[in-house]
Amino acid sequence: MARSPRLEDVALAAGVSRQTVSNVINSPGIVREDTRERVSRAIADLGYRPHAAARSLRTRRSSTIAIHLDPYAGGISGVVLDRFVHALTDLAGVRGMRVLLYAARDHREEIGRLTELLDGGEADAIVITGTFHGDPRTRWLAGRQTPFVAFGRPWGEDDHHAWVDVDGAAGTRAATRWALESAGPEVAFVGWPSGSDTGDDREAGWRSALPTGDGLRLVSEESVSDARAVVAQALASGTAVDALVCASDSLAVGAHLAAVAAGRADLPIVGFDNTPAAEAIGLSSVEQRPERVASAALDLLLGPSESSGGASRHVLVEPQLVLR
Amino acid sequence: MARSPRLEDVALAAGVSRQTVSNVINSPGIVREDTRERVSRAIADLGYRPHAAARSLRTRRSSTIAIHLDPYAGGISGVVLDRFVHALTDLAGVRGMRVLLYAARDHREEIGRLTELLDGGEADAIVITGTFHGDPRTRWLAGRQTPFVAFGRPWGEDDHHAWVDVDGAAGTRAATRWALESAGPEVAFVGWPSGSDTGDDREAGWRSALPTGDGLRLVSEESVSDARAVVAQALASGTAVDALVCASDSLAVGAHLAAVAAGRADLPIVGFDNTPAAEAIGLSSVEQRPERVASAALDLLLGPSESSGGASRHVLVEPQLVLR
DNA sequence: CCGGGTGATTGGAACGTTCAAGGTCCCGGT
DNA sequence: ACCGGGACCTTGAACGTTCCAATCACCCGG
Repeated sequence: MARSPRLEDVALAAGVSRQTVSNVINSPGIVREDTRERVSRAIADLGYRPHAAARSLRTRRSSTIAIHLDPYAGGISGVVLDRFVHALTDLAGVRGMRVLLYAARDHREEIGRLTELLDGGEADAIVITGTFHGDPRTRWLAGRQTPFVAFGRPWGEDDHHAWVDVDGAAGTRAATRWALESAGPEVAFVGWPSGSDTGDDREAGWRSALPTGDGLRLVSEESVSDARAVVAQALASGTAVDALVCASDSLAVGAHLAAVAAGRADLPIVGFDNTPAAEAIGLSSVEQRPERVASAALDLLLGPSESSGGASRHVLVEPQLVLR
Repeated sequence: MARSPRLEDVALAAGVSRQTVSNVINSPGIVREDTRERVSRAIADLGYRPHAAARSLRTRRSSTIAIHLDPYAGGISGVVLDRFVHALTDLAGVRGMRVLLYAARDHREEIGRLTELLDGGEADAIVITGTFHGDPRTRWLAGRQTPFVAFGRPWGEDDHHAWVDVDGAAGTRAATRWALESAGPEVAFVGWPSGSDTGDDREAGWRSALPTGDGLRLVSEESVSDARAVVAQALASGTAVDALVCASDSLAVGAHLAAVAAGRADLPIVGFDNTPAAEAIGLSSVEQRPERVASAALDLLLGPSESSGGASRHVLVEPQLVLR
């Protein structure tokens, strides 16, 4: 098998110089029409493809976005990130960008990997996920002047960097309103212990939709069995509950099991994340729309599809209530 | 900020030549101890990192494995692939390899992407997933002499390429044996319509474990609601059923809902894939162990961690029954 | 017919690394 | 004293692309 053709080979075949071929590929506008066509034909005939490494060496750009793959949590979530990564790959491809994965167990190791990738010129933009209050990664990336975008808010930090997030409060608010309207006034919330940024945000949404500004709040760890126990106890206690809004689908599944056991199989329950588990059982849930998040993230990273630029440096995606 | 140091800078600092620094990095064995230490110190002092593109240009290797990200199916599955990709990234990192994603909607488009990646030198090995009978990708890759491994059997084709798969039949066999032992002789199977390679394999495992060599077989599309309807009907008909073995967790969830509705909440049900949904509801399931698959795939692709070589070109991973 | 401008094209150099082909030094044997 | 050989190191070239400065072709007005 012959070695794959180079720029030079195409140039020879088309009767022009290397640079002209390069121009046809990278800035077709400056090449005269007939020349361009001749070159294009030669490219097609020879089946020429630019060699990424050579280009990258010269331009000092890799056209690659790196994204961290979180360790598999084993929980019910993960699907959101999965869809996000998929959408990112898809959309990045359209813009001629690649998506490279890296794994790391903790933030220290993550910064090590990032150093390798960035110094080695393997990636020129980064997407980080799961940000939290005082995240060291954002500071580090900003200090390096590396283009990056976070999937997750800075949570109170100075938000000098680009980020995209899902408006969790808006999601639980919509869920709560729907429950108030279709079920009754006593809409309880099943959430995680206070202190988690995301959890507190989702709780705030629920609270803000309540006419009285407050209601029954149940606390559970992120596990089906714990949620089941907590909800079972609440239902047994005789407290009036017309519907449940939950901080996650795991909690919602637990709540559902408790409701069925208590003979209240028709108790309206809304989960969060719209995972396959919620879909399987037929629970309503708040859908995060990861594809929109991915699209927004890319816009922030690369500019809104070749236009604007001074746009806002952050985007809050409105989630969607999926009723079942 | 000064430009990042090159090999030359390190060489100068350590008082040796470029090539010696290169040797310290790539084949430390051939450099004298004291020289090696001096160079290593210089590397650390300057914070030198090799430039991936330059290396790749010269060696014509990219140290990158490309893997296709399936379009998000929306079903209950996907987690297996997710864990597989994660494990692959992790293990590849240990061997100094990167994992690059690409997206494609169909096999035609996939081959187009692969052409780009391979001709452009962006990837030098491929992992394909979800193989099926007469898959065009394997033939194409084999014809190009590209190193690749498939997650999935060739299903009857000549298996001249490397592949790893999970022994589905062994999984359902184990599940069926457990059900026979702990529940009773009437172990039914809930599977997909005949004709799917994977589905037929899982059914064969169930059948092979039955003492009579046959039993009640229910057919359902891959959906919770369909499975629920099918199982509900079977239970209502009065046929004796002591336990259910299912071809997927979706089917198992549907079966579970039907069982609960029929007042048989304690009917033993075993799913397949051990997804979070099964875990959430507390159903037993067959775990695919994607981490092992990833490890085996890498061994086939890169050689078993620097040893052997004439090893078998395919691996069948034994799944594990997870009881709940 | 020439000077000047404009737009298209060219050829050499450079990006940072590894390969291939040497070079230098030292030691032991003759 | 000389030579062969091994261990270690160095030097120039090459990988395929894009940048840069220079050149060429062409047209227009004077």
